[in-house]
Amino acid sequence: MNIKKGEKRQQILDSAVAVFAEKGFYNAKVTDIAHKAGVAHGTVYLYFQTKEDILIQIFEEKFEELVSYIFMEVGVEHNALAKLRRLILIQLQMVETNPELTELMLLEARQSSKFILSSAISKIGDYCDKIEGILKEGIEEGLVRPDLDLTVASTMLYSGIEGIATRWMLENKHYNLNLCAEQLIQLFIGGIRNLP
Amino acid sequence: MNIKKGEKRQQILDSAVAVFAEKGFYNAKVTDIAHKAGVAHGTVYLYFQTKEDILIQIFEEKFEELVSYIFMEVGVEHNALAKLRRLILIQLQMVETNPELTELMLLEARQSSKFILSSAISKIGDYCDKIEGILKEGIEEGLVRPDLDLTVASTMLYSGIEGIATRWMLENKHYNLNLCAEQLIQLFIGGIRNLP
Amino acid sequence: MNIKKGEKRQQILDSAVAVFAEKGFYNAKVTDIAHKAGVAHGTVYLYFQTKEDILIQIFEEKFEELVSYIFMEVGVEHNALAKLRRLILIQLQMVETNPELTELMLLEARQSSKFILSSAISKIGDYCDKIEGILKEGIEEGLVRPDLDLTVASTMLYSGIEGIATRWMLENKHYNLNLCAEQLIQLFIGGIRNLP
Amino acid sequence: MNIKKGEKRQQILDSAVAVFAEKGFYNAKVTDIAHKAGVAHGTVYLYFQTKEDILIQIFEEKFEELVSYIFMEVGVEHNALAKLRRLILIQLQMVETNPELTELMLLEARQSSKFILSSAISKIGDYCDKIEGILKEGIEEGLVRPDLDLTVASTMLYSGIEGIATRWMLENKHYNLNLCAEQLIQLFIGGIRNLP
DNA sequence: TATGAATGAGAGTTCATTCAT
DNA sequence: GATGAATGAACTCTCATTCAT
Repeated sequence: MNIKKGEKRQQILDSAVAVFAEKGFYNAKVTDIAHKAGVAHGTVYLYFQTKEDILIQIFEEKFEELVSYIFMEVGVEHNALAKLRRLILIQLQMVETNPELTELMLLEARQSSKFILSSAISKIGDYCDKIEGILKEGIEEGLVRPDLDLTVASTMLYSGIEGIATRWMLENKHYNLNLCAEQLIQLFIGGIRNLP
Repeated sequence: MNIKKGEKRQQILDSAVAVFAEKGFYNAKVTDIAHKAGVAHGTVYLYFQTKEDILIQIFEEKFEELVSYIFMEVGVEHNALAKLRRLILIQLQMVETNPELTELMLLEARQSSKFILSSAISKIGDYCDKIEGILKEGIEEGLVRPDLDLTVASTMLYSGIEGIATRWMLENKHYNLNLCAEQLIQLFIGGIRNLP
Repeated sequence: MNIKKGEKRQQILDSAVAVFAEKGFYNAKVTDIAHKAGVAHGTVYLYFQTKEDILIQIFEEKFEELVSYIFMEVGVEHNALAKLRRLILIQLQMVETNPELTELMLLEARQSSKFILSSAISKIGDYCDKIEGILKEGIEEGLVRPDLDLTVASTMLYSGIEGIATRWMLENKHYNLNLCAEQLIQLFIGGIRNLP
Repeated sequence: MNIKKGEKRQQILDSAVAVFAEKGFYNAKVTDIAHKAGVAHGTVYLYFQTKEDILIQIFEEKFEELVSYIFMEVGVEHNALAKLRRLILIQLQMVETNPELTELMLLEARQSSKFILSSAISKIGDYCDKIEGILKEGIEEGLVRPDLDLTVASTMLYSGIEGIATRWMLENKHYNLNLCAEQLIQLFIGGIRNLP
C-alpha cells in the first residue's frame, strides 16, 4: 500500500517534470500532467496541494537527488581540483542524461515567486556551500589561492555551468557538451589556482 | 504627433519593466501596466500586439540600450583585460542603478517560450559575440591565452555576472556588489590570462 | 453611460432573483444568471465580486424597496390596527405580485452563512423595528394592550406572514391568499388588542 | 449485527446533524460527517444513498422523534389551551436543549429542493395537522372561537415559534427564551380564544 | 462490512483581447 | 488616438460518489 502510494506520487512528479520542461510552468496544465501520469486530474490533488506545490516538490526532491549523486561521485577524487573537475563533468553530463529535469531546474526554477522565495534559493545555496567546501579544502591543500572569495567563486561556477548548459539547450544541442566542460574546467581552475 | 506617440509608448514600456520586475511576466496584468503608465488598458494595444510583445519589445530595445552603453564605456579602455574589467564593473553597477530592468533581464527573460525562441537568444548571443570580440583582441595582444574557447569563455562571463547579480538580488542586496565585481574580475581574468 | 451601467447591473440583479428563486443559491450557476441577463458570464464579475455578493446585493436593494413600499402604503392609515391590517394585506399581496423575489427572501435568504451574518439579519431586524413602532403607536392610542412584548409580537407577525406565504408557495398556490390574510389579521389583532 | 448496524447509522446521523448545523448543508462535506462519526467516508454510503438522503433521513427520523416527544408531553394536559401552552413551552425548551437539531430544522430544512418537495413539507404538514387537532378540540370545548381558520392558525403558530427561535439563535441567545414563550402563548391564545 | 484511493463532472473566477464609441 | 465595457476561453481546484480490496 505504501509502495503503491509512493509510486503514483512519483509518476505524477515525473510527468510534471516532463510537462513543465516542455511547456513551462505557467503554460502547463494540471490536466496535462495528470494525463501523462495516466491518472485523473483530481488524483494530482491527492498528492499535491496546488500546481505550484508540484514544482516545489520537484525542486525539493529532484535537486536533492541530483546534488547527492554529484557529491557521491565527487567524493571519489582525492584533491580539490580533481573534485571540481569531476563536479563540472558530471553536472554537464546530467544535462545530456536528464535533459528535462535539467531544463526545468535551469529555465523554470525561477518562475514562481513563492517558489523562488522558498526552497529554490536555499537548495542552490546549499549546493554552492558544498562547492565552497571543496574550495576550502583546496586552499588547505595549497592548490587554491587563499585570497579567493569563496561565495563569488562558487556562485560563478554554478552560474557558469548553468549558462553553458542553457545555451547548449537553447541552441538545440548541436555541439559537444563534453568539450565545453573541459574548457570550463580549465577556465575556472585557471582562475582559482594558487600560482607559485 | 510622432514624438507624442513615442512618448506614450515609452511610458508603457517603462511601466511594463516595473510591473514585470515586480510580479513576473505571468502574474503581471495588462491593466496594471496601463494603470502605471496612466493610460487605459485598451491603449496598450495601440502600441503593442500582445502582452508577450511588450516583453519582446522591452528586451529588444532596453537590452540594446544596455549593451550599447556598456560598449561605449568599454571602448574607452585600451587593452582587452582592461576592457573586460570595465565591462564587468559597469554591468554590475547597472544592477544597482537599474535594478528593475536588470531583474527583468535576469529572472523574467526566460519565461515566455515564444520570447526565448525569438529575440532573447539572439540578443544575448550578440552580447556574447561582442565579449568574444574583446577576447579575440586579447589573444592578438598576447594577453589572453590563444587556446581559449571563446564561446565557453564569453558564456561563462555572461552567466557568471548574471549569477552574481541574481544571487545578490535574491539575497536582498545585503552585501557590496562592487567587491564581488573585483573578485569576479580576478577569477575570470586569472582563468583566461596568457601565462608566460 | 451612467444610466447604461446601472441598467446592466439591474438586468443582472433581476436575472439573479429569478435564477436563485428557481434553483436555489447553491444550485444556481453564474452562467445561468448571465445568460438570462443576456450577457457573458464574465460581465457579471464587472458588477459583482462573487456569486454570494449578488445575493447580498439583492437583499440589500430589493428588501429595502419592499420595505419602503410597504410602509409608504401603510402610512395612509390612521390608527395602529388599520396599519397592521394593511401591512399584512400588502405583504401577502406582494407574494402574489412578485413571487420570485418573495421566494428568494423567504427560502434563500438563510442559505449563505456570510450573508446571514451580514445584511439579512439587520434588514429583517429593521423591518421588525418598524412593526414595533406601529405597535407602540397602538399602545399610545389605547388599542393595543400595554403589557405586550413588542419584540415577540413583531417577530411573530413577521414569521407568521412568512410561514403563511411559504406554505402557500410550497402547496402550489392552490388557495386564496387574501382569505388567509384576513384570518391572519384577525388572529394577530385578537392577540394584541386591548380589551376593556 | 442489527444493533451494531443501527448504532453506526445513528453515529453518522448524529454527526451529520452537528456538521449540517455548523456549516450548512451545501458547505458540509461528507468527509467531515464521516470523520466526526469516526468512520471512513465510504462507509457513509453503506447507510445512505446520497448526501441529500442524509438530510432527508435526519428530517424523517429526528423530526418524528421531536414531534412524538412533544405530543406525549402535550397529552398530559386536559384542555386545548393548556395543551397549546405546553406545546409552545416544550418546543422552545428544545431549542435550548437541542440547539443543533433545531438549528438544522429551522435554517437548513429549506435548502435542498428535492428535500423540500419530499419529506419536509409532509412532516411539517403532519405537525400542523396535529396542532389543528388540538384547535379542533378547543372549539369543541368552547375555548376556541369556532370561526377560526385552523390551517392559518396552525401555520402561524408553527412559524411564530420558528421565528422566535430563529431570531433567538441568530441574536446569539442573549435573552431568556422562556419569557418569550410566555409572551407567545398569551399572544396566540389571545388571538384564538372564544370570547363571551 | 469497511476502507480510502481514485474519479471526473462541474463551478467560480480571471484576464488578455476586442471594438463601438 | 483613446477609452473601458464586454467578452469568453481557459484554468485551477473541489468533492460527492464509486469500487477494488
